[in-house]
Amino acid sequence: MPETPKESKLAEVSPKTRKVFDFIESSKSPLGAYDLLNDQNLRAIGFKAPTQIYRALKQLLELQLIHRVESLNAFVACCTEHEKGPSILAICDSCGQVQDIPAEDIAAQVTKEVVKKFPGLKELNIELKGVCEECTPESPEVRTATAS
Amino acid sequence: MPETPKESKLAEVSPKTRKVFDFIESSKSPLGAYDLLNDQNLRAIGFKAPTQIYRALKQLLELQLIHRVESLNAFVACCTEHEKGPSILAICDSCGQVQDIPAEDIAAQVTKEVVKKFPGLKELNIELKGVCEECTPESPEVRTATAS
DNA sequence: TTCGGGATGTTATACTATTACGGCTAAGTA
DNA sequence: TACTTAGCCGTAATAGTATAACATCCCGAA
Repeated sequence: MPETPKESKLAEVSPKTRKVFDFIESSKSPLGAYDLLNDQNLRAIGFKAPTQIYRALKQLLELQLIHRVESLNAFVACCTEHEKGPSILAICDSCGQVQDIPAEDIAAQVTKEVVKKFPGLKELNIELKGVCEECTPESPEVRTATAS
Repeated sequence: MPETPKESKLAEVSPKTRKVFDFIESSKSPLGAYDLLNDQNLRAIGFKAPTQIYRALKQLLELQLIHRVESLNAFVACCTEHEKGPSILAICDSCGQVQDIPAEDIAAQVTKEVVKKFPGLKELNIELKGVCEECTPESPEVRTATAS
Protein backbone atom coordinates (compact mmCIF):
# COMPACT_ATOMS: atom_id res chain seq x y z
CA MET A 1 0.00 0.00 0.00
CA PRO A 2 1.31 3.44 -0.89
CA GLU A 3 2.18 5.80 1.90
CA THR A 4 0.65 9.23 1.78
CA PRO A 5 3.10 12.11 1.23
CA LYS A 6 2.49 13.21 4.79
CA GLU A 7 3.33 9.82 6.21
CA SER A 8 6.52 9.50 4.24
CA LYS A 9 7.66 12.93 5.33
CA LEU A 10 6.88 12.21 8.94
CA ALA A 11 8.89 9.02 8.73
CA GLU A 12 12.00 11.17 8.29
CA VAL A 13 11.71 13.18 11.45
CA SER A 14 12.63 12.43 15.04
CA PRO A 15 9.94 11.38 17.49
CA LYS A 16 10.13 14.75 19.17
CA THR A 17 9.67 16.69 15.96
CA ARG A 18 6.80 14.44 15.13
CA LYS A 19 5.20 15.20 18.46
CA VAL A 20 5.40 18.90 17.67
CA PHE A 21 3.64 18.24 14.40
CA ASP A 22 0.95 16.23 16.13
CA PHE A 23 0.20 19.11 18.46
CA ILE A 24 0.00 21.60 15.66
CA GLU A 25 -2.17 19.33 13.59
CA SER A 26 -4.57 18.58 16.39
CA SER A 27 -4.98 22.21 17.33
CA LYS A 28 -7.93 24.08 15.91
CA SER A 29 -6.05 27.36 15.94
CA PRO A 30 -2.51 28.31 15.02
CA LEU A 31 0.04 27.70 17.74
CA GLY A 32 2.99 29.92 18.57
CA ALA A 33 6.41 28.54 19.41
CA TYR A 34 5.88 29.38 23.04
CA ASP A 35 2.44 27.81 23.10
CA LEU A 36 4.18 24.62 22.10
CA LEU A 37 7.02 25.14 24.52
CA ASN A 38 4.63 25.58 27.40
CA ASP A 39 2.56 22.58 26.51
CA GLN A 40 2.82 20.08 29.34
CA ASN A 41 2.97 17.18 26.94
CA LEU A 42 5.92 18.58 25.08
CA ARG A 43 7.67 19.55 28.33
CA ALA A 44 7.14 16.00 29.47
CA ILE A 45 9.11 14.61 26.55
CA GLY A 46 12.00 16.97 27.07
CA PHE A 47 11.32 20.29 25.39
CA LYS A 48 12.77 22.90 27.68
CA ALA A 49 14.09 25.74 25.55
CA PRO A 50 12.80 27.74 22.60
CA THR A 51 15.65 26.57 20.40
CA GLN A 52 14.40 23.04 20.51
CA ILE A 53 10.96 24.10 19.39
CA TYR A 54 12.32 26.29 16.62
CA ARG A 55 14.49 23.49 15.35
CA ALA A 56 11.50 21.21 15.06
CA LEU A 57 9.44 23.93 13.40
CA LYS A 58 12.17 24.63 10.90
CA GLN A 59 12.27 21.02 9.85
CA LEU A 60 8.50 20.81 9.54
CA LEU A 61 8.47 23.98 7.44
CA GLU A 62 11.14 22.58 5.14
CA LEU A 63 9.11 19.42 4.67
CA GLN A 64 6.07 21.59 4.00
CA LEU A 65 4.13 19.89 6.71
CA ILE A 66 3.27 23.18 8.35
CA HIS A 67 2.77 26.80 7.33
CA ARG A 68 3.99 29.81 9.21
CA VAL A 69 1.23 32.37 9.63
CA GLU A 70 3.27 35.55 9.36
CA SER A 71 0.65 37.90 10.66
CA LEU A 72 0.22 35.85 13.83
CA ASN A 73 3.74 34.57 14.41
CA ALA A 74 2.22 31.15 14.61
CA PHE A 75 2.03 27.82 12.83
CA VAL A 76 -0.66 25.63 11.32
CA ALA A 77 -0.60 22.21 9.73
CA CYS A 78 -0.83 22.15 5.97
CA CYS A 79 -4.13 20.93 4.64
CA THR A 80 -3.61 17.31 3.70
CA GLU A 81 -5.63 17.58 0.51
CA HIS A 82 -3.21 19.81 -1.34
CA GLU A 83 0.12 19.39 0.31
CA LYS A 84 2.19 20.41 -2.64
CA GLY A 85 0.68 23.58 -4.01
CA PRO A 86 0.50 27.19 -2.96
CA SER A 87 -2.01 28.15 -0.31
CA ILE A 88 -4.14 30.97 0.90
CA LEU A 89 -4.37 31.17 4.67
CA ALA A 90 -7.74 32.53 5.73
CA ILE A 91 -7.71 33.66 9.35
CA CYS A 92 -11.02 34.07 11.14
CA ASP A 93 -11.00 37.03 13.53
CA SER A 94 -13.89 35.52 15.41
CA CYS A 95 -12.94 31.93 16.16
CA GLY A 96 -9.22 32.15 15.43
CA GLN A 97 -9.21 29.18 13.11
CA VAL A 98 -7.20 29.23 9.92
CA GLN A 99 -8.26 27.61 6.67
CA ASP A 100 -5.59 26.48 4.27
CA ILE A 101 -7.16 27.00 0.86
CA PRO A 102 -5.56 25.76 -2.38
CA ALA A 103 -4.41 28.60 -4.59
CA GLU A 104 -2.92 27.17 -7.76
CA ASP A 105 -4.74 29.49 -10.08
CA ILE A 106 -4.26 32.58 -7.94
CA ALA A 107 -0.56 31.83 -7.76
CA ALA A 108 -0.44 31.50 -11.52
CA GLN A 109 -2.13 34.82 -11.97
CA VAL A 110 0.12 36.57 -9.49
CA THR A 111 3.14 35.16 -11.24
CA LYS A 112 1.86 36.38 -14.56
CA GLU A 113 1.11 39.85 -13.27
CA VAL A 114 4.33 40.54 -11.45
CA VAL A 115 6.79 38.83 -13.76
CA LYS A 116 7.90 42.07 -15.37
CA LYS A 117 8.49 43.95 -12.17
CA PHE A 118 9.67 40.99 -10.17
CA PRO A 119 11.12 38.33 -12.45
CA GLY A 120 12.78 36.28 -9.72
CA LEU A 121 9.69 35.25 -7.79
CA LYS A 122 10.36 32.39 -5.39
CA GLU A 123 7.81 32.45 -2.60
CA LEU A 124 4.23 33.49 -2.38
CA ASN A 125 2.42 34.21 0.84
CA ILE A 126 -1.25 35.14 0.92
CA GLU A 127 -3.05 35.75 4.18
CA LEU A 128 -6.63 36.85 4.59
CA LYS A 129 -8.43 38.19 7.62
CA GLY A 130 -12.13 38.22 8.15
CA VAL A 131 -14.87 35.95 9.36
CA CYS A 132 -15.22 32.34 8.33
CA GLU A 133 -18.37 30.64 7.15
CA GLU A 134 -19.19 29.13 10.53
CA CYS A 135 -18.89 32.45 12.29
CA THR A 136 -20.97 34.33 9.71
CA PRO A 137 -24.43 35.02 11.10
CA GLU A 138 -26.15 35.98 7.85
CA SER A 139 -28.13 33.45 5.87
CA PRO A 140 -26.18 31.97 2.96
CA GLU A 141 -28.50 33.54 0.40
CA VAL A 142 -27.69 37.13 1.23
CA ARG A 143 -24.00 36.84 1.87
CA THR A 144 -21.69 39.22 0.13
CA ALA A 145 -18.01 39.72 0.44
CA THR A 146 -15.64 42.42 -0.63
CA ALA A 147 -11.94 42.86 -0.28
CA SER A 148 -10.81 46.34 0.60
CA MET B 1 -5.35 73.48 -6.30
CA PRO B 2 -6.43 70.05 -5.04
CA GLU B 3 -4.36 68.40 -2.37
CA THR B 4 -3.19 64.89 -3.05
CA PRO B 5 -4.71 62.19 -0.83
CA LYS B 6 -1.33 61.77 0.80
CA GLU B 7 -1.04 65.42 1.65
CA SER B 8 -4.49 65.64 3.12
CA LYS B 9 -3.86 62.59 5.27
CA LEU B 10 -0.55 63.94 6.47
CA ALA B 11 -2.22 67.20 7.42
CA GLU B 12 -4.10 65.29 10.12
CA VAL B 13 -1.13 63.90 11.96
CA SER B 14 1.18 65.43 14.54
CA PRO B 15 4.60 66.71 13.48
CA LYS B 16 6.25 63.76 15.16
CA THR B 17 4.10 61.20 13.41
CA ARG B 18 4.79 62.97 10.19
CA LYS B 19 8.51 62.74 10.83
CA VAL B 20 8.16 58.98 11.24
CA PHE B 21 6.41 58.83 7.90
CA ASP B 22 9.14 60.89 6.28
CA PHE B 23 11.78 58.47 7.46
CA ILE B 24 9.88 55.48 6.23
CA GLU B 25 9.17 57.10 2.91
CA SER B 26 12.74 58.16 2.32
CA SER B 27 14.12 54.73 3.16
CA LYS B 28 14.84 52.37 0.32
CA SER B 29 14.18 49.35 2.46
CA PRO B 30 11.53 48.56 5.05
CA LEU B 31 12.24 49.92 8.51
CA GLY B 32 11.49 48.18 11.78
CA ALA B 33 10.09 49.99 14.78
CA TYR B 34 13.46 49.83 16.48
CA ASP B 35 15.27 51.09 13.41
CA LEU B 36 13.10 54.16 13.71
CA LEU B 37 13.54 54.39 17.45
CA ASN B 38 17.29 54.30 17.15
CA ASP B 39 17.40 56.87 14.41
CA GLN B 40 19.28 59.89 15.71
CA ASN B 41 16.92 62.27 14.00
CA LEU B 42 13.88 60.78 15.66
CA ARG B 43 15.62 60.63 19.02
CA ALA B 44 16.47 64.27 18.59
CA ILE B 45 12.82 65.23 18.35
CA GLY B 46 11.84 63.29 21.44
CA PHE B 47 11.24 59.66 20.58
CA LYS B 48 12.58 57.69 23.50
CA ALA B 49 10.41 54.62 23.91
CA PRO B 50 8.96 51.97 21.61
CA THR B 51 5.41 52.92 22.53
CA GLN B 52 5.82 56.30 20.92
CA ILE B 53 6.97 54.76 17.69
CA TYR B 54 4.21 52.18 17.69
CA ARG B 55 1.61 54.85 18.24
CA ALA B 56 2.83 56.78 15.23
CA LEU B 57 2.96 53.61 13.16
CA LYS B 58 -0.57 52.68 14.16
CA GLN B 59 -1.88 56.00 13.02
CA LEU B 60 -0.02 55.81 9.72
CA LEU B 61 -1.36 52.30 9.13
CA GLU B 62 -4.91 53.46 9.79
CA LEU B 63 -4.50 56.27 7.30
CA GLN B 64 -3.08 53.76 4.83
CA LEU B 65 0.05 55.78 4.42
CA ILE B 66 2.24 52.79 5.22
CA HIS B 67 2.09 49.01 4.94
CA ARG B 68 3.26 46.55 7.50
CA VAL B 69 5.46 43.88 5.94
CA GLU B 70 4.42 40.94 8.06
CA SER B 71 7.22 38.63 7.10
CA LEU B 72 9.85 41.22 8.05
CA ASN B 73 8.20 42.90 11.01
CA ALA B 74 8.83 46.15 9.22
CA PHE B 75 7.11 49.02 7.50
CA VAL B 76 7.17 50.63 4.06
CA ALA B 77 5.45 53.67 2.62
CA CYS B 78 2.50 52.98 0.38
CA CYS B 79 3.17 53.59 -3.26
CA THR B 80 1.71 57.01 -4.02
CA GLU B 81 0.27 55.93 -7.36
CA HIS B 82 -2.35 53.61 -5.97
CA GLU B 83 -2.92 54.64 -2.42
CA LYS B 84 -6.39 53.28 -2.12
CA GLY B 85 -6.33 49.81 -3.54
CA PRO B 86 -4.99 46.46 -2.45
CA SER B 87 -1.31 45.77 -2.87
CA ILE B 88 1.19 43.06 -3.44
CA LEU B 89 4.43 43.57 -1.54
CA ALA B 90 7.35 42.13 -3.47
CA ILE B 91 10.39 41.73 -1.27
CA CYS B 92 13.79 41.36 -2.93
CA ASP B 93 16.05 38.94 -1.07
CA SER B 94 19.05 40.50 -2.69
CA CYS B 95 18.75 44.26 -2.19
CA GLY B 96 16.08 44.25 0.50
CA GLN B 97 13.85 46.69 -1.30
CA VAL B 98 10.11 46.21 -1.38
CA GLN B 99 7.88 47.05 -4.31
CA ASP B 100 4.29 47.96 -3.64
CA ILE B 101 2.45 46.63 -6.68
CA PRO B 102 -1.23 47.39 -7.35
CA ALA B 103 -3.38 44.30 -7.09
CA GLU B 104 -6.97 45.22 -7.85
CA ASP B 105 -7.61 42.33 -10.16
CA ILE B 106 -5.82 39.77 -8.00
CA ALA B 107 -7.84 40.92 -5.04
CA ALA B 108 -11.01 40.52 -7.04
CA GLN B 109 -10.08 37.01 -8.03
CA VAL B 110 -9.14 36.03 -4.50
CA THR B 111 -12.44 37.38 -3.26
CA LYS B 112 -14.30 35.41 -5.86
CA GLU B 113 -12.47 32.20 -5.09
CA VAL B 114 -12.73 32.23 -1.34
CA VAL B 115 -16.18 33.71 -0.92
CA LYS B 116 -17.82 30.37 -0.25
CA LYS B 117 -15.35 29.20 2.33
CA PHE B 118 -14.66 32.60 3.79
CA PRO B 119 -17.60 34.90 3.22
CA GLY B 120 -16.52 37.62 5.64
CA LEU B 121 -13.28 38.64 3.96
CA LYS B 122 -11.98 41.97 5.25
CA GLU B 123 -8.24 42.17 4.67
CA LEU B 124 -5.94 40.80 2.07
CA ASN B 125 -2.21 40.55 2.49
CA ILE B 126 0.02 39.27 -0.28
CA GLU B 127 3.77 39.14 0.14
CA LEU B 128 6.24 37.79 -2.37
CA LYS B 129 9.89 36.89 -1.94
CA GLY B 130 12.42 36.61 -4.67
CA VAL B 131 14.72 38.79 -6.70
CA CYS B 132 13.67 42.08 -8.22
CA GLU B 133 14.31 43.19 -11.76
CA GLU B 134 17.37 45.24 -10.90
CA CYS B 135 19.00 42.39 -9.08
CA THR B 136 18.27 39.84 -11.82
CA PRO B 137 21.41 39.09 -13.79
CA GLU B 138 19.80 37.39 -16.78
CA SER B 139 19.04 39.34 -19.92
CA PRO B 140 15.41 40.41 -20.17
CA GLU B 141 14.77 38.22 -23.21
CA VAL B 142 15.31 34.92 -21.48
CA ARG B 143 13.74 35.62 -18.13
CA THR B 144 11.26 33.18 -16.75
CA ALA B 145 9.50 33.09 -13.45
CA THR B 146 7.55 30.49 -11.56
CA ALA B 147 5.84 30.48 -8.24
CA SER B 148 6.25 27.35 -6.19
C1' DT C 1 -11.94 78.30 36.83
C1' DT C 2 -12.63 73.75 36.77
C1' DC C 3 -13.51 69.54 34.64
C1' DG C 4 -12.73 65.93 31.36
C1' DG C 5 -10.78 63.83 27.44
C1' DG C 6 -7.29 63.11 24.11
C1' DA C 7 -2.52 63.17 23.01
C1' DT C 8 1.97 62.31 24.79
C1' DG C 9 5.65 60.65 28.12
C1' DT C 10 7.63 56.89 30.96
C1' DT C 11 8.46 52.51 32.96
C1' DA C 12 8.05 47.96 33.08
C1' DT C 13 7.16 43.71 31.13
C1' DA C 14 5.58 40.23 27.78
C1' DC C 15 6.32 37.86 23.69
C1' DT C 16 9.19 36.08 19.72
C1' DA C 17 13.54 34.39 17.86
C1' DT C 18 18.48 33.52 17.41
C1' DT C 19 23.40 32.87 18.66
C1' DA C 20 26.86 30.40 20.74
C1' DC C 21 28.73 26.67 22.81
C1' DG C 22 29.28 21.96 24.61
C1' DG C 23 28.31 17.11 24.81
C1' DC C 24 26.69 12.78 22.84
C1' DT C 25 26.39 9.38 19.43
C1' DA C 26 26.73 6.95 15.11
C1' DA C 27 29.25 6.03 10.75
C1' DG C 28 33.46 5.68 8.44
C1' DT C 29 38.34 4.55 8.56
C1' DA C 30 43.18 3.30 9.80
C1' DT D 1 39.87 -1.30 18.65
C1' DA D 2 40.75 3.39 18.71
C1' DC D 3 40.25 7.72 16.23
C1' DT D 4 37.75 11.25 13.95
C1' DT D 5 34.27 13.94 12.39
C1' DA D 6 29.70 15.42 11.41
C1' DG D 7 25.10 15.92 12.81
C1' DC D 8 21.77 15.98 16.43
C1' DC D 9 20.43 17.53 20.78
C1' DG D 10 20.71 20.16 25.29
C1' DT D 11 21.54 24.50 27.62
C1' DA D 12 22.32 29.32 28.57
C1' DA D 13 22.42 33.76 27.23
C1' DT D 14 20.86 37.44 24.62
C1' DA D 15 18.70 39.96 20.74
C1' DG D 16 14.65 41.72 18.69
C1' DT D 17 9.59 42.93 18.62
C1' DA D 18 5.39 44.66 20.89
C1' DT D 19 2.15 45.99 24.49
C1' DA D 20 0.27 47.16 29.15
C1' DA D 21 -0.28 50.29 32.65
C1' DC D 22 -0.06 54.48 34.54
C1' DA D 23 1.45 59.50 34.84
C1' DT D 24 1.30 64.09 32.85
C1' DC D 25 0.16 67.82 30.03
C1' DC D 26 -2.72 70.71 27.32
C1' DC D 27 -6.78 72.51 25.54
C1' DG D 28 -11.69 73.29 24.92
C1' DA D 29 -16.35 73.19 27.06
C1' DA D 30 -19.27 74.15 30.81
